Amino acid sequence: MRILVIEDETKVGSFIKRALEEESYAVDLCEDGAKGLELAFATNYDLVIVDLMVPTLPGLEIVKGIRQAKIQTPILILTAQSQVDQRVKGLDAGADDYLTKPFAIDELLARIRALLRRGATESPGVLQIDDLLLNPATREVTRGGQRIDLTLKEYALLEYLMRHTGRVLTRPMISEHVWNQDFDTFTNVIDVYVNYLRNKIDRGRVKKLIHTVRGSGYMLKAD
Amino acid sequence: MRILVIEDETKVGSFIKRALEEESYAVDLCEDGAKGLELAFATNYDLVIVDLMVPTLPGLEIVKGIRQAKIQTPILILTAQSQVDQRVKGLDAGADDYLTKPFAIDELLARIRALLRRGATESPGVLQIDDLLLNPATREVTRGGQRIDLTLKEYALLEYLMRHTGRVLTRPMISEHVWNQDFDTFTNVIDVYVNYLRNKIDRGRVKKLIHTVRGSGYMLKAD
DNA sequence: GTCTTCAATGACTAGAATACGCATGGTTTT
DNA sequence: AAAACCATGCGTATTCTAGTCATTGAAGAC
Repeated sequence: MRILVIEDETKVGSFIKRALEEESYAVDLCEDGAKGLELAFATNYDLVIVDLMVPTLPGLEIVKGIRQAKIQTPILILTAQSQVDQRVKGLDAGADDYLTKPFAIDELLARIRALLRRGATESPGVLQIDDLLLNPATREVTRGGQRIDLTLKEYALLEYLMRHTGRVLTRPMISEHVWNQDFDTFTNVIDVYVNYLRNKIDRGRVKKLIHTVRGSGYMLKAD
Repeated sequence: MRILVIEDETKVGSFIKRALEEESYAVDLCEDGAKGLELAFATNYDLVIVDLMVPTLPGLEIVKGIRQAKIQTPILILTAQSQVDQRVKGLDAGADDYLTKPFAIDELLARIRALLRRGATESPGVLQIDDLLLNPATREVTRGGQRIDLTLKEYALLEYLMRHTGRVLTRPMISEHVWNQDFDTFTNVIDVYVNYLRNKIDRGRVKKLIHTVRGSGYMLKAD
């Protein structure tokens, strides 16, 4: 899950970034409104967080811009206390939720989960394929009841795969959602991590869940 | 499931009531603090929601009153944005969770579900993991029957951890709840205090309770 | 049609670079 | 003096790079 954060207060921004990364989201931080909008156009984010008071381009315009481009990514706006009326305009412009600064980081995380859940195939509290279970709330992964320890990146990759079970996921798609903007396209990190995951999830099992689709990418499915 | 809502803003109150009733909870709405406390004594609710700013009796006193009566009903407090420190006091007084106004109704519902779920299996009052006991009322901590002296910060940290056993707690979450500081702290105070706690709680024991989740944060659990 | 060859693609591994967390000791505050 | 906090250096888990090895499937030879 890759998230764009448009926030000019360096402290707040890097705090948010850190917090999100610890939740295994891939995060791009941008302190400039115009650049932020460009990024939103260029990358297929899963969520965009915008501070309404951001230099070079008002946050409201960013929201409008994104929606005019028919991009349906959930947008969460951050407003200062004084801008109560702004947030209504923000929602009108197409934002999905708002948060007033200062806010508790737990609350931000909860809203993000809610927004991401909504956008996806509705229900999931825990994701499941066959006997493989992943709980986004606790970041706990089990297969056949047995706990599986994953590193942050491994987890992020698996979550992305599980959220798109049965679909072929190309390498560019994977890198776009699991890694952030300083990802180097000309490496084989993805292959390496798929291999790591296989070792932890499929190795020694009869039913393999991770399949490679030659020439395209990878796919997670039970059959 | 019967829920008591103590909230004096009529609009907010009836909004909550409607929403909860649509979820098929039974709801009693009360706009007065003192009466609310009486109701809480008289009726065996499954959950109590208290706005901290409520007339005739401060919300904080309601929470304390309920807990002093040894009523273990989960309590969720509502605070205005400006009362950040209040919510900490609220949790100290025995509340189980908080929500900052204004909030999304979905979130309220989610928290309620979480609290009811938790309440089903656990019985607060004293917190316990394995042979580690913490009594919020007396601030007494023991492990294997042996008293453990903690400083204020150490205690606050441990209580936070114990109130969220089995969940990964990121540093931002911890710093927010235990240090009450928003958006700074690029130091390693948290690590240091976790280390202090480990020395007093896990050092020399076979069963470690404090676990670090590399890249994310810390977690308290028995297994 | 079958077999061989070969280039493209992916699997796997070892180890380098990096980031992370831990411990410790010093400094400031209470 | 005790508690709270800060800063450093060290060991190590994680991430990534770079290379070799295995597999696949298509083109050409027979």
